[in-house]
Amino acid sequence: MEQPQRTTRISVLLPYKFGMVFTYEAGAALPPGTLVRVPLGRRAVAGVVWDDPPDPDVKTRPVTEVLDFPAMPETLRKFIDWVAGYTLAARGDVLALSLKEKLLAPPPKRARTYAFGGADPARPGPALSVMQEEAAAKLRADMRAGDFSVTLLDGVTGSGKTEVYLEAVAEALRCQKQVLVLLPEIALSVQMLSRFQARFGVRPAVWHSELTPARRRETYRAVAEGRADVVVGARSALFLPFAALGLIVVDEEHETSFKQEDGVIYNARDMAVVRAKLCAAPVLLVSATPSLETAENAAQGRYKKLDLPARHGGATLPRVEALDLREAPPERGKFLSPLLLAAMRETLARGEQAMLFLNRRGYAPLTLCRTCGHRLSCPNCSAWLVEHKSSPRLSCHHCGYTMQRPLHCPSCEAEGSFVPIGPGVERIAEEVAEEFSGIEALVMASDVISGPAQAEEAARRIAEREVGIIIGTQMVAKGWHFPHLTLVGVVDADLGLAGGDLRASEHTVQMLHQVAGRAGRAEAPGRVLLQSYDPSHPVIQALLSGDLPAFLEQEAALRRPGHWPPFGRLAALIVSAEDERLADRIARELARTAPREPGVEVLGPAPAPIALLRGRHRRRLLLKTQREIAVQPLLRDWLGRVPIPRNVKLDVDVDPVSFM
DNA sequence: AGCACGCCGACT
DNA sequence: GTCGGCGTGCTC
Repeated sequence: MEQPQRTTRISVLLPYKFGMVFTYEAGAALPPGTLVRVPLGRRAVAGVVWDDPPDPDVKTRPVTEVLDFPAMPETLRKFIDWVAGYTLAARGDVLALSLKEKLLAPPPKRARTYAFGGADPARPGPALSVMQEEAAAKLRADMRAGDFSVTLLDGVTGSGKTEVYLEAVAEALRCQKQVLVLLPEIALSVQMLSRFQARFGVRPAVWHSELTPARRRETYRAVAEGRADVVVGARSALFLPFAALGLIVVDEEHETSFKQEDGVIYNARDMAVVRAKLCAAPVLLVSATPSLETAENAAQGRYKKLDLPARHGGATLPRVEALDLREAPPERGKFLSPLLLAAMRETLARGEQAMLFLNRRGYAPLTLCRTCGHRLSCPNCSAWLVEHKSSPRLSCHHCGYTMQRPLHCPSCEAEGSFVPIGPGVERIAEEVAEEFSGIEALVMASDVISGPAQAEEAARRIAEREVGIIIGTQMVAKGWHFPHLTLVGVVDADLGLAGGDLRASEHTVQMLHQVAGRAGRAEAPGRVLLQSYDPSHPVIQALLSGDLPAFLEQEAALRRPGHWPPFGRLAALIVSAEDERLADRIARELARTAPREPGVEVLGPAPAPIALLRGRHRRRLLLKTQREIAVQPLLRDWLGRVPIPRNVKLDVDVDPVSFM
């Protein structure tokens, strides 16, 4: 006898740009979180059974297959919904951060399985100082409480913060929980992984953009099946489908690289707090230079705070001095003051190493025709072309446009009239080669050192003293431990202070403090020289005194009255179009229809600081609200009123970090 | 995201 | 006359 086919409707979220779920027909009830393959148009795609009630009316097609993969935990589904709501991204786009079709392929029969598990918390850790042990004990207690909490672990560079948070990791492992350690991209160094290995006997699982597809698939499955107990990763690891996540550590929490700037725009540091809350797990924010946001949350008692005020193992903090370039200028056409050169000579004579920091890639940031003053700029972006000597070309750092250095000036036809203006690390390397013949120098910048393998090789050459002088961009600022490095020279401490960025001062202090922290991490004391034309600037003064809390309080005093973050909320709207007048028109239309209510302010439109990017003209508006007013409902209402033509792009950045 | 449909330029 | 450019629209 024919039984009527019993089917159930289910909602499925697909990892594509859709904001809504799709309704399908399933033979049996499939619980939310189940991974399925479903028909979409003429293809079949992977998706996740979602919690939304299915639409009873829409026409449906049957689920193709139920995938052999652990269900997505409810905490992750809630997290995805939350992030979409907060960032105003489509839920499907957020799901795509957690789930990619490619990651679900079953491992081949003879696949190599990597040892992701087996971290042993019982191995003896290093001897901790009294202060370290006190902090570690508090973290262990929080871990055992098995509840949500946020702790700022604030310790000077070299104070042994990593050893302390590894004790929290150990406690999580004892509780049979998985641990996620988020690092700024560049800090995923072999050095860092070795410290985990030393403590727990095995390498942690790693997650970043350069994994091979096979390794990526296997890691993903190991995380979902709970076989990977510790994952060290870049911000994208926050969306991994942990089976039993019990602790999140955000190391260098102030780092701006936690901010994802395209696609779904989110701040992994802030979202880590949300994910921990949904998992009822502790989260640790770790930094020697906490962001004002985090410092303020700690000051208000929203976050706990643990301090490690002294360097570990007898090392002292480096002595920081300003070098007034008005009093001791470099030779004409050079960039290193005689005083800095002298300090470098003394350092090298003692058999120690020196580092020069300049956060600028290439040879020269600007090329000028000395006949007519024409400046070589990018045809697609409002930016100068940067000269590079390593590969002899001019290139745009925003869109990748490159060209040969032209023989004739395109404006006045003068021949051989171009002069490089200002230094990049390559030009500093040239100056170093002239001043220190016979001393090996190494340039560390993202275009020379691409990927962990080359970074590791550079670190090895430094550790084994094959090089005497290191010249680097911000790549050298964080995470490295170079025991023979005792002198750090900051070539241009004023760089980064110009421009109207809200956080310019804060970010400069954080970066230069981190760079300074590279000096004197072992027994020999460190020295830091800041070349500046304005040594009385509060940023330079903060670095000289080392009193970062006082600096943050000054910053807070500047931001509090105007309700600037963290004392208010911001969302940036970027309108872009190939047609400049169209971008203008839509931006003005947005301004005209902007919300008008107490505690809410709309600034702009104004040309974005990079007004032309990749051939698109950009206009910015800024929505600013008092802290107790959420920006999302305002934005949803506002953007719903303004039709955006297809050839115009509107990007919404909630809590913008960069103002480019 | 894909994949089709649909209306305008250079070719077997 | 067709092949094919990618703008626009839809997918439960």
